[in-house]
Order: sequence, then structure tokens, then C-alpha cells
Amino acid sequence: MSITIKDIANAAGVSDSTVSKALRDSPLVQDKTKSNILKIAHEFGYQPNVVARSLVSKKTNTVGVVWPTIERATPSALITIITEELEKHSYSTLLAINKVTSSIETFSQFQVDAILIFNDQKNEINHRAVLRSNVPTLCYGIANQSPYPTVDVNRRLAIQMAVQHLISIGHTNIAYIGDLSKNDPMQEEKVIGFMQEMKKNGILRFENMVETNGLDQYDGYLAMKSVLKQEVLPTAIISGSYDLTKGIMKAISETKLRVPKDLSIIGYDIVPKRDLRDLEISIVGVPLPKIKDKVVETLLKITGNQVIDLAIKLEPELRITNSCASPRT
Amino acid sequence: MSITIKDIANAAGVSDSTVSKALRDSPLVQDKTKSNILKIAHEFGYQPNVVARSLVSKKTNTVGVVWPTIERATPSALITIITEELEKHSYSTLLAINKVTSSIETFSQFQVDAILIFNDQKNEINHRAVLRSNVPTLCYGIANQSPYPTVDVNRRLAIQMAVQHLISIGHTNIAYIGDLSKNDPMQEEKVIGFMQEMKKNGILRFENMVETNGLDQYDGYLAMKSVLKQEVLPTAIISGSYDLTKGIMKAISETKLRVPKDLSIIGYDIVPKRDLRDLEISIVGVPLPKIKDKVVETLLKITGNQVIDLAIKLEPELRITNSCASPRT
DNA sequence: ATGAAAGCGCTAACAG
DNA sequence: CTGTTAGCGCTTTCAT
Repeated sequence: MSITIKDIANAAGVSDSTVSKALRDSPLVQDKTKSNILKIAHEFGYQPNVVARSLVSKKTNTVGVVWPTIERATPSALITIITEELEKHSYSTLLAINKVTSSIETFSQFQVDAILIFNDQKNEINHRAVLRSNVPTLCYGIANQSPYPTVDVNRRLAIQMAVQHLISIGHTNIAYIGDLSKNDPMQEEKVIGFMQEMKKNGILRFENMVETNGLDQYDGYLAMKSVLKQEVLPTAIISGSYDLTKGIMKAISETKLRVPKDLSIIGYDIVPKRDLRDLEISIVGVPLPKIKDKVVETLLKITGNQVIDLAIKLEPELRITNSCASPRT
Repeated sequence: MSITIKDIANAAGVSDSTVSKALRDSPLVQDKTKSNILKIAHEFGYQPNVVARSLVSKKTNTVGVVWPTIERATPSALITIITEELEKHSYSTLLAINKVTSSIETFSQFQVDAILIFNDQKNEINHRAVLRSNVPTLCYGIANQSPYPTVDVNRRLAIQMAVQHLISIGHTNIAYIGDLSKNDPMQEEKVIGFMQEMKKNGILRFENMVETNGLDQYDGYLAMKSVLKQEVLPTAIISGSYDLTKGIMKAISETKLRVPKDLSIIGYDIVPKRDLRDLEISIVGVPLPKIKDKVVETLLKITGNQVIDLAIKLEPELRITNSCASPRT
């Protein structure tokens, strides 16, 4: 049996409610009494029973994160900083990795104050079940796919911006290296952005779309190796992810080609970790901290039942460095 | 406000407790009444309030997993299957990625029935805080480092077994490719196993220990590349992880060397995914499902406050395939 | 400033 | 078989 408010009340010789007040730092308790109670509570190793508390207060100060695809490493950096930020606002974060519907159920039963769904798969979410759960819910993924608010990094636009820039400085043979499968809607958005923009300019060729097996460095390395075997090399590369970019750079470094003289590079990137220091690669995307801020801000809003827009789109930034140059003629 | 047991009682014209019993499928309720209540509950979209329930039953049917190093991909496969298994036993699983102590606190406040700590770092865990939390706790990591039970995969022995085998078939120049840093006690165990066994046989040389940057394919690829530059090549390689092995194989495939004719390989491996089909690599380690079973079994035991051993060591298996042969003389 | 009492939603005796 | 009662640990009026 663990320590309850009663045990402390007994030890301090006061009533339960006084202890409750003292613990919540109410001004209705004398300082002396308060500090005495606090001391005893600490001695006893008292831990408030959230379960009992929330039964009356209807608040748990906890947000639940639904993360069905734990084995994909990409979003974990985001989750980590979101958790840190929420902690600053004195919210705890709990993760669930079951199927979306059953995770929601668990969180709803635990009376979390808000739910964040990482929707990085073509999940068949039972939206009715989610809505019925009665817990304010936010999505991270593609907007307008669900009946609840979604924070959406505009990946399509990001890649379009990259293409536009490369075209504007004269490139016509641009390759996209990334995940071309249709399993992950976020990756798909990038591909669509690339294809649209290339088609619009009438320069999309079959060889320009380079499939990778995954999103790791190694995948980028292998993909770039295959590109290097093409008869006519592209003059510019857009990479679908930070890790891919690292592998791509490695593959290039094993040839006599030089960036940006022979090849311009822009990487899609929202990750802050930067160990491409040797050569600053041009990047496009929304910086992670910006996403984190928006997500947490929105989460905090919805816990207060504030009504917010369904689609919260974050606009990407294009940061061009000396990894880009006009093609040699 | 959500639907409570009372609302259903009202609608069905029975008492709260009858509804409670019906919902828990008690035999003490007439079938007719029961089905009527169930029907109404379903119509209303009733969701039991676990918070209230556990306040009286002292059970949440939930286990909390403390996982402070979410960004390292390795253990996620384990967590995934543990979660699945627990679900079969009608337990929900919640993850926390904060610091160990504060995660424990959260779980303790939520009254989870058991806690599983993934201790894959040199964490400074405040053991007293954990013990005080009063929640049965299990560790996954290195045994005898904490005052609570630990499921420990005997990594040291695993690597020793691999070395022994290679020596037994005539190898004397054996390299270990893996994480040599001392940040992760689990990796360290493997290194110790290797060094001990090599020293015991008087064949440990400096070049035999090959450092990688991480545990990904790419790291293995790069490390093997560097090995291939050595003047005298080892005749056998022991790889520290599944992904490293993949990269190592790739690097070898780019040379004229053949496995096992020129090089024998044993990989440390507990992961079930097998896409090295083309060539079955010899492996040593404890299969993931076995770990999962032991962890879940133990978790279930401790929720019932059964007393169990502090150190639960799982013995590795060595599976030799045709990736190993005696060295050419 | 402190305590008594009521109640959050549910379960578990105990009566009927 | 069904209803009544008490109480889980905590917060929150409302008295004192």
C-alpha cells in the first residue's frame, strides 16, 4: 500500500483537506503548517495518486502520443523535443504504440488531457471512435485527411521550391532520390511535389526518380551509386531526407565529381543535427523546433477546448548554400 | 461530459451495481437484463472510466515501459513484440521517454501494475526513488547493477562462444567489428567478451578491435572497408549487430573475397527479421521471441507480487551455417 | 486558518 | 437475481 494524504494528515495532526491544500500550495494554509506537511510528505515519499485526483479534477496534466510505427526512427527526434517542451509546461507525456484506435481508447480511459496522433502511415483510423473518445485530439501528418486538427509540414511545397530554385539557375536534368513507395503519405507528398514541378516545366524523365529502400544513409549511398551508373548524369540532386543526403555525399566523394561544380545538391531536412559541417548542404524544409513549437502551442490550446483550424500548415524554408551552382555548359 | 454507469442504469431502469455487474459479464445478472444493458451501453457509446475503476480495484491492467533512449532504434522491435504479447494478456502498454526517475514517477502516479525499464545507457538511476514508488519493477539490461530483477541477455558469453568456435576450427586472426565506446553497457559486454576470450588464447592484437560510429548498416560498411585496407587481413569477423553484418557483407561483396573461403563471419543477432537470405550468416545471440517471452512472463509474475530472482540470465545460442569454415593454410 | 462533508465513477460486500 | 451501502484517494465547498 502506498502513502496517502491521510497518512500525512495523521502524522501532521491535521485534516485531510488541509494536507490537500498544502500540497497544492493553497494560500489558505498557514506557512508553518504548510512547510511541516511538505516535510512529512517528502519524508514519507508521498506520490499523489493521479487516478484519484483526476476523478474529481478531470485533469491529468498528461498528453498521450499515439505512435504506431515506433520502428521507424525518423520522428523520434520530434517526439523527444515535444516531450521536453511539454514538460516545461508541466505536462507529462505518455506514448502508446498499439494500433491507433486501441491507443486512443487507452488514453481516453486514463483521461489524458489531449492526444497527439503521429499519422505516418496510411492508417485506417476509425475517426468515429476517436471523436467519441471525447479527448481533444491533434494530428501530425497530412492535413484534410481527418476530422480533427492537423499540423502539416508542407512537404510538397518544399520540394517544389527546391525544384524551382534549381531550374531558375539553369538545371534541366534534376534527380530526386527518395522513398517512392506509397506506404508513407509524407514521403508521397514529396514525390508528388517533385513530379508536379518537373512536369510543369516539361523536364520530367523516368530516370529522374530514384527509388531507395528506406531512408537511411546507406540507402542514399546505394541509390547514388546507381545514379552514377547512368549514361547521362543529372546536374542536380534533390534528396528526400537528411540521412539519405549523408549517404549521397559519401557516394559522390568516392568519385572525381565535385559539388557544386559537377553536381548541385539540395536535401530535404527538418532535423537539427548537423554533421555535414565540412560542406554546408542546401536544405529545404521546416526546422524541427518550429514544428515542435507549433505542435505544443496547439496542444495546449486544445486542452482548454479552444477551437482551432483543422489545417495548420507550416511553410518550408529554402536555405541555399554553396552546394548549388549553375550547371556547366 | 461522458456517459457514466449511472446514465445507463437510468435508461435501463436498474441500479448502478447491476449495470456494473452486467458490464463485467457477471453470472449474477439475468441474461435478459444483461443483454439489454449491453445494448444501451453500446448505443450510448459508453467507455468505462478506468480511472474510477482502478481507484477501487487497485488495478489498471497497464504496464509502463521506461525508454529514455528512444532515438536508438535497436530495442524497438523488442518493445513492439512485448506490447503485442501483453495485449494478449489484456494488458495495455504505455511508454515514457523522460529521464528514468521522472518516468517512474509518472507511472507510479498512474498506478500502473508494473514497470519495465530499458536500461541501455549508463543511467544514473535513483534506485531509492524507484523502490519507493512501490510499483513492481523489472529491468532489461545488465544484471546485478540494480536492486530489482533484471532480464539479462548474456552478451559476453555470446561473443565468447563465437570466438571459441572460430578458434576451434583453426582461426587465429579474428576481428571484432562493433561499438567500442563505453556509452552503452550492452555493447561493452560484447567487447569484454571478445577481449577476454582472445587474450585467454593469446591472440588479441590491436587491429582486431574495429570501432564503428554506430550500429547501422552503413557503419558496418565503412568499418569493413577500413579492415580491407589492413596489410594482413583477418580470417574471421565477428560483427556486433545485425545491421552491421549487412553492411559488412556489402563491403565484402565489392571485393573478390568470398565467404567462407577467404573469410568466416559470425554476427551477433537477436533480431528475427532475416533478409540476408542469399547467404545464411552464422549468428550467436538470444532470439528476440525468447527474450520477449521471458520479459512478459516475469512482468506478469511481479504484478502478482511474486518474488523472483534478481538476475535472470538468458543463455545465447550459436547457430553455425556455411558462413564459417577453417582458414586456408 | 482549519476541518467536516459531499462527491467524482466505479466495485464489492451484504441484504433482500 | 437485484438493489443498497460503503468506500477507494482526492478536491472542493461550506462551516467553524
